[in-house]
Amino acid sequence: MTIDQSFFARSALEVARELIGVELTFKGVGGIIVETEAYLPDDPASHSYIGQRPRNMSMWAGPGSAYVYLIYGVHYCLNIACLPGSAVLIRALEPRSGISLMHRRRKLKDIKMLCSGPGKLAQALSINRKHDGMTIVEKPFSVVAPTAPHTIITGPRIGITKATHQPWRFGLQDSRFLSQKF
DNA sequence: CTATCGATTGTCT
DNA sequence: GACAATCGATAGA
Repeated sequence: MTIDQSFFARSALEVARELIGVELTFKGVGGIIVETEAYLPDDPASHSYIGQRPRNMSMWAGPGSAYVYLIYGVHYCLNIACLPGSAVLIRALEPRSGISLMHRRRKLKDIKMLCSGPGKLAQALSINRKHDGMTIVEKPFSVVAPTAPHTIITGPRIGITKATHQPWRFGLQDSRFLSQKF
């Protein structure tokens, strides 16, 4: 069923694990979350580590708030805020809804290339800085809990230079839509 | 399959 | 002026 705000009022570590298998859509376009990463308070790799700034204030904006930022001047990444100063980075989706629209936005044929990375899925769902601060638990977003059981795998986070040993990346076992192998 | 590299801009030193 | 929670193209094994 539909997930509510209280789901996100917990440690990002717990939320990141439980978001695997959840269906996320934006304006009817999206799919099943197959990869996440947790970023905690007092975590040197987290954008919250330096304290509140205009860019990262959504990490303190309340459970379920979207934190969207621009990376490498090129791509947007979507996070969901949990307890203050923490968030879960949505790293990959298995496309389910609005697939033809995603193909048009991504300009790629291969369905595996649509949402298999944080920058890719932001482009496929057309998410950018305008959506920073919006709550994920209301329209035009929707978040729906899994129905079938699944197995979750963990590993070190990707693309960071600090706290790289922490196993705070989560994935759906055997998914074809991960951004990289675990 | 892995390795390397350029793109492009907001934010911080 | 440096650098970043990335991607896609390309070269080589």
